[in-house]
Amino acid sequence: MKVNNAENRRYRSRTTAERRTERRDKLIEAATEAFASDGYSNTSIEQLCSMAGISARNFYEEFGSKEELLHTLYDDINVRAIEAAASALAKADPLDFKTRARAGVTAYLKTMTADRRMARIAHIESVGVSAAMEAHRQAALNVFASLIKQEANRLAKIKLAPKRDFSLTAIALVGAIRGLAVASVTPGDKPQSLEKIAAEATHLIVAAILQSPA
Amino acid sequence: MKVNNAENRRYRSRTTAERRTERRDKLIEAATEAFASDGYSNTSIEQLCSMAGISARNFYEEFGSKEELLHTLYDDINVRAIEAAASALAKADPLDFKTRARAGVTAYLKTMTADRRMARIAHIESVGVSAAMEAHRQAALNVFASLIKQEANRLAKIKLAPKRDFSLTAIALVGAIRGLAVASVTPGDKPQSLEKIAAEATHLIVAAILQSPA
DNA sequence: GCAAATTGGTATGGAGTCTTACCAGTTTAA
DNA sequence: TTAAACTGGTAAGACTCCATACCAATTTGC
Repeated sequence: MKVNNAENRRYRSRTTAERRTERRDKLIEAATEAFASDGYSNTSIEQLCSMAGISARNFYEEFGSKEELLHTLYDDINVRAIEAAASALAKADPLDFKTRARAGVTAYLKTMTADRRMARIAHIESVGVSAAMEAHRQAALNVFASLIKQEANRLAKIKLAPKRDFSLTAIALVGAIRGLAVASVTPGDKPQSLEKIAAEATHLIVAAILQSPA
Repeated sequence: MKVNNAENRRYRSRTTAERRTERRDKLIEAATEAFASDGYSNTSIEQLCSMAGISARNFYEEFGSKEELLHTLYDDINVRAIEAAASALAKADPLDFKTRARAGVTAYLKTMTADRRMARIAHIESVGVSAAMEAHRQAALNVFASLIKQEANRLAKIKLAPKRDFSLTAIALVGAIRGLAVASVTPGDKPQSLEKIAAEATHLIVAAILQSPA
């Protein structure tokens, strides 16, 4: 007979919500490792379950599909990185362009490259997976570009930058920052310090926004 | 009985080599269309054969696998674009930095975005496909970065740019140029003129190389 | 203790794919 | 004309994988 508080029943000293969260976390950790090392397409749901130590049924209780799990992973790292950048920007001196640029890009890169598996998933494994994932990824890139564009417009308004359309500049800068992020987590390359990479990115951002293209 | 000149035997007025080339071309065109619209992973070999109007056996005579076909497509567009850039650079005035940058990047973008399907394949569909493809793609990106780095070093030698390590700058610029290329072939966005995009890229290249990061 | 809830593991059906092999028909060269 | 070469289509076997269903075993609350 079904009881009212079935939802709150404990199992192995954990509530339903706790058990689900734990399974979810285990799956996320397993997927982070598997997607980054074997690649998204080469990883099967069965393999993920085996690594996470849960059954296939539990998998489908948490995620509707492998792609949904990738989607979650992507947002995990990407949203965090962009929010870190936005938050750093918000805290920085509104009148010191260079310091702001450095703070924002450093926060982004620091968050994004803290776990190289995550960076790989966000910038490589998530690319070209499906039409839905691609739309989501493009939207996320647009958010990042908008953040840069918005800041550039703000600077233009207070005469710290020329007034112009920064759309293409923002797109280019997003590409540059992503390129640096990927390079900094690619094993083959010599590991560059975060400071050097952030300095390079800062330099590029300031140069791109301060001067008008001829 | 096998005759000696079987290789040169004609069929439908075509030599063996001609027939193979024609099939190859048909497969490449079919793959360009299918990979760009349906995505690489969603395209089956059977589908490619059907589109190209050839049999599965012929497919395997030309390409060992679907990935080998993608590999060919990738090189097709990417090598051409980088060579176009290098060639434009070689022809440009060795002392006029800005003109050189514009010539190089315009040649690259023009070649890369001439067929938006190709651009999509090179920058999206080829990403994260397999370890082998990924290594190949990274190597190609490094070639592009080296081209930029080499030019920057040349400029430094003749005192048109500061002398420093341009490795990270080159990586960032490759990312920026790729970002612009992808944006210019993404349907949703308003189609920007090649001139505007090239101008933005030129501006960024000049700014990044001329000034030293603080 | 016992019924209900929950678990991991296993099994299963179905779909999709790759790759090779075969076949009947067409075209060629002699 | 005729044998050999070549063709497109189809079939088949072997995989892999997804997604669901089932089951025996464990744990819980009462």
